[in-house]
Amino acid sequence: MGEKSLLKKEYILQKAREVFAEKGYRAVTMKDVVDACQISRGGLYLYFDSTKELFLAVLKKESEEADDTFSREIREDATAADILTLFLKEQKKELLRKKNTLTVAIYEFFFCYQVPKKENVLRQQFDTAVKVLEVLLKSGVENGEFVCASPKAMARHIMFILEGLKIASCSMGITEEMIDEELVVIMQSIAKEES
Amino acid sequence: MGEKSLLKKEYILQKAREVFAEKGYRAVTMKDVVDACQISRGGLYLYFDSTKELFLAVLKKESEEADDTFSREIREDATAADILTLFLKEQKKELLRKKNTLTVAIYEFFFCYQVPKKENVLRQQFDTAVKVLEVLLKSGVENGEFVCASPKAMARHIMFILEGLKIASCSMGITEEMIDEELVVIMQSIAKEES
Amino acid sequence: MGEKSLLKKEYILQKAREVFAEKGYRAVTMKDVVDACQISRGGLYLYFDSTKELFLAVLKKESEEADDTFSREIREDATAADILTLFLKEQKKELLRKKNTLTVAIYEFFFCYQVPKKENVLRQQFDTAVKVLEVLLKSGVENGEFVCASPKAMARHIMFILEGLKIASCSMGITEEMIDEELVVIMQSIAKEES
Amino acid sequence: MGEKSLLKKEYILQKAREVFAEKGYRAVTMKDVVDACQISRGGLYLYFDSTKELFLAVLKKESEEADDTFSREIREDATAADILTLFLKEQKKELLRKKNTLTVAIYEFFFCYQVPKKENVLRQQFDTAVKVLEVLLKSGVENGEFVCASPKAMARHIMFILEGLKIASCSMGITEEMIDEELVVIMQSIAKEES
DNA sequence: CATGAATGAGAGTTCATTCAT
DNA sequence: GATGAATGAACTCTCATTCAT
Repeated sequence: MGEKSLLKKEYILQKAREVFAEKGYRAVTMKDVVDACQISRGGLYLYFDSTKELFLAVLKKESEEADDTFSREIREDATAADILTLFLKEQKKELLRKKNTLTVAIYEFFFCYQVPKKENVLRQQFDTAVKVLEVLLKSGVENGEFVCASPKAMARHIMFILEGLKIASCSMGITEEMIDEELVVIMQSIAKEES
Repeated sequence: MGEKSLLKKEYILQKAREVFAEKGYRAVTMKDVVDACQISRGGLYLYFDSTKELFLAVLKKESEEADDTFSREIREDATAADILTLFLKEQKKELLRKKNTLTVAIYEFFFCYQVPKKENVLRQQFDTAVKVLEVLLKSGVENGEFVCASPKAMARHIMFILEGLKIASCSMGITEEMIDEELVVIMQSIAKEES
Repeated sequence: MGEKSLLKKEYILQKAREVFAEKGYRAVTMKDVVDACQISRGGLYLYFDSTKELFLAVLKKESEEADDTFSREIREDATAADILTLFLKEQKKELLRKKNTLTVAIYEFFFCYQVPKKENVLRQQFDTAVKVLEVLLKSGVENGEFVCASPKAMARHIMFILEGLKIASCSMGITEEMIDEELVVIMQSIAKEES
Repeated sequence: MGEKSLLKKEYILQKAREVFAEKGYRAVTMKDVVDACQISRGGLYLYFDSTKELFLAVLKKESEEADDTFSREIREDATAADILTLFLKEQKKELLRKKNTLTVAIYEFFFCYQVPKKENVLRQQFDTAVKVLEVLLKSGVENGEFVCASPKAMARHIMFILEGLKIASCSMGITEEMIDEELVVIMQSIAKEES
C-alpha cells in the first residue's frame, strides 16, 4: 500500500469516526461511511470490509492518540496527586463532552459482540487504567501523599465509579455537580486523614 | 381485547423478552419476535406495532415484577441494614446472571433514542433507586445503624458504583470477587466506625 | 334476509358511499369500510364480498335516488325549455359540489375494469341521458321552443360538454363562470334565432 | 450519472410507460415495473423512488415528444384553418387509439392527488392548449378564416368537448362517427356563415 | 347472524456486496 | 487502484380473507 493509500485510509478513518460518534455503532452502514467520505462504494471496500473492521481501526487510532496526549501533559516533577488530579480532570472533560464522543458507539460495539478476552479493547483499556492507577496510588502511599490499604482494589473502585458516571452521562445525562461530588469522594477516600 | 388476547399479549411479551435478552435491542426485528412466538407476521402487528413498542412493554412488565419481588422479600421487622443488604444481594445476583438479562438491551435502547427526560425509564429508575436508598440511609442514620454525612450524595454514589459494575459486567465481564470487593467498600463507607 | 338485515345493508351502503366519496374507488379497502361502519370484519363479508360489489351497490342506490329526485322536481305544466333548464341547473349544482361526490370514484371504477357494455352503468347512464335529452329536444322543436337539425346529435353534444366539464372540475378545478359560459353556449345553439 | 445510465433510464421510462398504459396509475407497483424491465428490485430504485416519480417522468417525456411531433408537422405556409384541422386530426387519432394510451393513467393520477395548481400538469396542458387555440382562432378571425365573438371562450369550449370525448372514449368507448360529429360541430361553429 | 383474532401473500424499501469497466 | 451500477436478500407493514366461537 503506497503512501497515497495510507493517506486515504487515514481520511476514511477520520470520517468514519465522525459517523460513529454521531450514530453509534450498529446504526452505521457502509453506505453512511461512503456518503460521509464522498467516495465510491467499491472504493471503501478496498480498505475495509465491514463496519466492524472500520470501528476497530477507529478505536485503535483513538487509543494511540489518547495515550500520546496524556503522556505529553504530565510534567517532569509531577507528584502522584498531581497526576491523579490531571487524570480525573481529563475524565471529567470527557464526561461533559456532548458531541464527538465515541462512548456510546464503544459500549454498543462491546454489547454486540461477546468479544474474546484478548481482543476486548474495552477490557484491555480498563485493565491498563487500573494498573496505572494502582502504580500511582502505590507511589502516592509511599510518598505519604495517600492512604490506601489495597491500591489495586482502590484503583478498580475508582474505575467502576468512572464507568458508572460514563454510562449515566450518555444514557440519561448527568450534571457537573454530580461529577464533582464523585471526584471529591474519590479524593477524600485516599486523602491522608487529618486529626 | 378479550381475556384470551391478554394471555397472548403476555405470551408475546415473554418471548420478546427472551429475544431482547439474547440479541440486545437494535438487532431485534419484528421477524425475530414472530419466529420466536411461532405466530404469523400480521399476528404480531395486532398487538405491537414496532420493536420499540414491544421493548417498552417488556420493560414495563419487568419493572412491575421487580417491584413486586422486592416488596415481598422485605420482612416486617427488617432494619435499614437488613434492607440495604437485601438490595445489594439482589443487585449482585443480577450482576452475575449471564443469560436472560435485559441490561444490554436497555442500555442500547437508551443510547438509540435521546429519550426526553420524562419518558426516560432508565433515568426514572435510577432516580427512584436513589430516593429509596436515601430514605433507607437516613433512617439507618437515625437508628444509629449507619454513619453518613449526606445520605443523598451517598445514595447517588452507591448507584454510580452499581452502574459501573453493571456496565463492566456486560461489556467485559467481572468476577464475583470484584463485586464483593465493591459491596464491602460500600458497606464500610457507611458503617459506624468502631474505635 | 330479514328486515333487520336489510336495514344493516342500507347502513353499510350509506357509510361506504361516504368512504368512496372521500377516497375514490381504488384506494378504498374493506378495512376502510369496516372502520367507517364500526362493524366487524367478518360482519361486512356477510353482506358484501369485495369493494367492487359494494361500489356497484352504492351506484345502483345512487342512480335510483337521483331518478326519483329529478322526476319529483318536474312540474306538470313544465315546457321543454323549463325541463332542460332544470336539468342543466342540476348538473351545475353537481359540478360545483366539492365534497360528497362520487364522480371521481365512478371514473376510477370504470377506468379499472373494462366493463362489458351491458354492465357498464356509466355508459347506460350516458345513453339514457342522451335519449331523454333527445326526446326533450324533439318535443321542444315541435313546440317551436328550440331549433335543432339533429336532436340526437345535439343531445350527445350536450352530454360531451357536460362530461368535459365534469372531468375538468374534478381533475383540475373549474370556476362557476366557466360552467355558465358553457351552459349559455348550449342554450344559444338551440335557441330560436331571432332576426 | 453516465451516458449508459441515461440510456437505462430511458429504457425504464419506456417500459414503465407500457405498464401505465396497460394498468393505469394506481394499480401499478414498483414490482410491475421491475418485472417489465427485467431488472432487479434495487436496480429500479437507483433511478426512481416511487411510482409517482416514475409517472411524472413518463408524463414529462411524453409531453416533450408530443410538442416535437406537433411542431414538426406544421408546414411553413399553413393557414389557421390548416393548423386547427391538423390539431383536431391529432386529437382524433389519439381518441381512437385503444392500446398504449396514458389517458386513463393520467386521469387516475390527478384524481389521486389533489395536486397544487402549479404542479398540476393536467391543468397546465389544458391551459396551454386553450392559449394556443385562442391565438389560432384570433389569427383566423383576423384573416377572415373564422367567425368567433370570443376566441378565449371558444378555445375553452373546444377543449371541454375534447375532454368529454376523451373521458367517454376511455370509460365507455365511443365510435369514430361520434368523434366526427363533434369535430364537425366545432368547425361549423367557427366557420364563416355563408349567406 | 356476528365477531375479531389469525393468517399469509405481497408491496415498499434499504443495503452489503460484487464486478465489469 | 477506483468507480458506481447492479443484484438480491432481508425487513417492515398492510390487508383480503377465513374460521372458530
